[in-house]
Amino acid sequence: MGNENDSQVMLRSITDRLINVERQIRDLKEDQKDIRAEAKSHGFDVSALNKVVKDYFKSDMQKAREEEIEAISDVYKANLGMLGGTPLGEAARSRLNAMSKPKHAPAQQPDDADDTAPAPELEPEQTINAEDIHAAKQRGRDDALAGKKILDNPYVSGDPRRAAWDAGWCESMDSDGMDIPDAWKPKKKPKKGDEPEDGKGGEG
Amino acid sequence: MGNENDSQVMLRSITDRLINVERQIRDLKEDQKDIRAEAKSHGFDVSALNKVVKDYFKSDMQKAREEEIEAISDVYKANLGMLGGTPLGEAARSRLNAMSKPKHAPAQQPDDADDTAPAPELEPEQTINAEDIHAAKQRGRDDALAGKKILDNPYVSGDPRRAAWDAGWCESMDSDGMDIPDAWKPKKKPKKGDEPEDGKGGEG
Amino acid sequence: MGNENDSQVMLRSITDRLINVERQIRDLKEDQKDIRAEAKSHGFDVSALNKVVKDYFKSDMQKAREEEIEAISDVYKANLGMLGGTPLGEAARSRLNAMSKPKHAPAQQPDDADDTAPAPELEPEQTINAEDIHAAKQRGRDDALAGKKILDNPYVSGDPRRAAWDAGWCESMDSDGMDIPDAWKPKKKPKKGDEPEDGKGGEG
Amino acid sequence: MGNENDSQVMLRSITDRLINVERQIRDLKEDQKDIRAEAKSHGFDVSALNKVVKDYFKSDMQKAREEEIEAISDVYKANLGMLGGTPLGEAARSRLNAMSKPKHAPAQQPDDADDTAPAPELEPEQTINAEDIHAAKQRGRDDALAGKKILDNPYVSGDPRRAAWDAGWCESMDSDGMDIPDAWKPKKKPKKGDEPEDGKGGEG
DNA sequence: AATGCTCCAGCTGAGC
DNA sequence: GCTCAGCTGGAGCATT
Repeated sequence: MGNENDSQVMLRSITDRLINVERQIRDLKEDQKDIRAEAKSHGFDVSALNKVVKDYFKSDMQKAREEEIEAISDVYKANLGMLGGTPLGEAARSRLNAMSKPKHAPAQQPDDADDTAPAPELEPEQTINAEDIHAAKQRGRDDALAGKKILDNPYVSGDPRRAAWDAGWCESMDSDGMDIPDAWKPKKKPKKGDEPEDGKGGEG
Repeated sequence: MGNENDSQVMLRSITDRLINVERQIRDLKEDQKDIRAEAKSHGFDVSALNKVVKDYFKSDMQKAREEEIEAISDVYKANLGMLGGTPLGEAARSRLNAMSKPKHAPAQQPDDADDTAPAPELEPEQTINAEDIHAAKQRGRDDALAGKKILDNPYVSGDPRRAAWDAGWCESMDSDGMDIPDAWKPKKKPKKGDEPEDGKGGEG
Repeated sequence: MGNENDSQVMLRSITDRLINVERQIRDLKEDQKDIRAEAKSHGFDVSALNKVVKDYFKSDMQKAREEEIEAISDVYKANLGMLGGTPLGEAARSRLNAMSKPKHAPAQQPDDADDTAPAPELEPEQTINAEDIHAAKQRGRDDALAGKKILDNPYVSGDPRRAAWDAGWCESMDSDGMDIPDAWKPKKKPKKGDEPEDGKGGEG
Repeated sequence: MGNENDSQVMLRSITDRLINVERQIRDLKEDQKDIRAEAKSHGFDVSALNKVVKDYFKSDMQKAREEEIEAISDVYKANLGMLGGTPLGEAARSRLNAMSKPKHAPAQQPDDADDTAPAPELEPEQTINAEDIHAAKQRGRDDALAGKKILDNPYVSGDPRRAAWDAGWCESMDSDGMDIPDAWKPKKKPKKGDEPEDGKGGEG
């Protein structure tokens, strides 16, 4: 008889605790709203603040995975001609640079670069036409086949030919055949990261 | 009496159309699943593909707003010491460069930079300690007050002092007083953009 | 110079508070997970528990609005022949009973009901065929036109003709013409309700 | 060389198809918006319409699972005294009636009910106080122990004692000891149902 | 245990 | 200015 009503007692215990926790969460969400309203009234960009907080709780693996997605999607866009004049992002560059042995090309010296072209600077008044873009893309393809790395893009930032060269280079990543290039594949999955002990960075 | 049952007829018309549309949507979502499964089986990174598609439908204003959030959150992080060794992103740099007249500083020549220090290169074997970081941050503050621009960061990419200088520079953005700096504020809201007519980019 | 860095201080204050609150919320969500896991391990139905908690925090107005949606959707289904053998729900009945003066019918006595038919009981072995269903629906239409109320459905619960009568009655709600019946329209909007002080009910 | 660029071709095929499907979905969602706006302008309750459509696509198993959750949560509420004057829902009644052999009680005749009390009708002007409620709840407990079924609730709908009797009856469901009553446990899982071939129901 | 799907709520942009 | 619907992101739930 002592264990009578055990499950009723447990039911009450569980629901009480659930309700209690839920109430606290709702209160805290109200607090959040208040803080955000205060921030907004002081002129802060609330979306940016939210991003700061969100990133604060992101684990390194999550960040790494996000960068990988960004990088691979850039490569896809390059191959699809969807970069729309935007060159590859930094994440894509470093990833491609790190992993790709793009071709059957022999190890080459970066110095060999200038045997093809001297150094295509963008002159102040220079106008770039479709033909230039096309040439830059072709040069990207050739350079990739010649063993150049993605970081060897000869065009400066801001030059529309830079994106075209990138696109051409990326295309050639795939040209040796049947299989998906490694740079196109996902690497590994992120794990759920614990809370940062101290995310304040280290400038001490 | 001729208009009898009008609302019933309309009810049926509306529900039939809603059900029909809903059915089509569900079918298309099934198609999506199939395509994604096919892509995955071929080794593609499905998340990256999703990002490509998503970006394809993003309007320019949406993209601009996202970049702005990224930029402002970087500035906030810099001021909070939360960059964690990561220097400002490109979006933040260009934004800060574009909008900030950080101080009451007179127009100065970027060339004046080297009156403070010659050119802090990162030597191969050089080790950076906390003191160096601190000095770099202080230098960032000073440079900002001296009218330097965010793009004048003297440290190269990869140098941990680069982030510290950025952080110091950003701090000084605020030092002239009471109000929120313009660079901290949201600018304007993006409007919902229509579908791209041709997003394939323009390399011809 | 005393107000120097005000916005920086405020930025830190806001982000610290936001991060702190966020951390507490995350901890509480972990607690929720633990409690639910415990409940599940004891054999409780976690979804049902969630519903209990959810309903606990629902305001009366929210509940009323939900009931209204349920009621109106039942009426719509009845008119569309989509009840599929299910009679109107209680909410729909009480709503229809409360608001509808369905027709130009004179005030009548519910007692008049039996002048049409004695009392259609469902006999144990009785089989209902499509013709019976059709007749019941027609009777529902007639009864509605005769001024009967939705609660005057002569068929007992469990009898398939009950749903048909409901459907017929609902159809006639609309037969007098052009406009949407009042019972088809939404009434008013619920407000966000505050937390219940004591929802334990009152059986003393 | 024939299979050169295979993965590029596939990439384009996949993204093109994904974009195409996505575009169709977006168009259909626009259509939905239009239809809903039209419905609203005609006075329909859009939320109720949405519910109609949603229910249309629900499988029988989904509906059954939802009813089960409703039923079990009602039982939980009854045990917690959270029904707040609302008697058990129909789903809960039928579930409890179907599955429960509540106790070690011998098979009894429902007719025995009236040996306890004649027939507690609710008189028009009768006022129910806390004591009555308490007595009704106790009677529910006793009746459960005596082998009465949940459907044997002697109080009529609308009588506040009805809910109290239900609550008492449910309490006794658990009184024989240690383990969770079967009626408290989830039964089985619903499967994802395919689209209904013809959901119009069968009134001929 | 891990993954994917579905649902929900909170947030954002539009409309009166 | 407030309210409302659409949407996106996250969390729960089911599955393998």
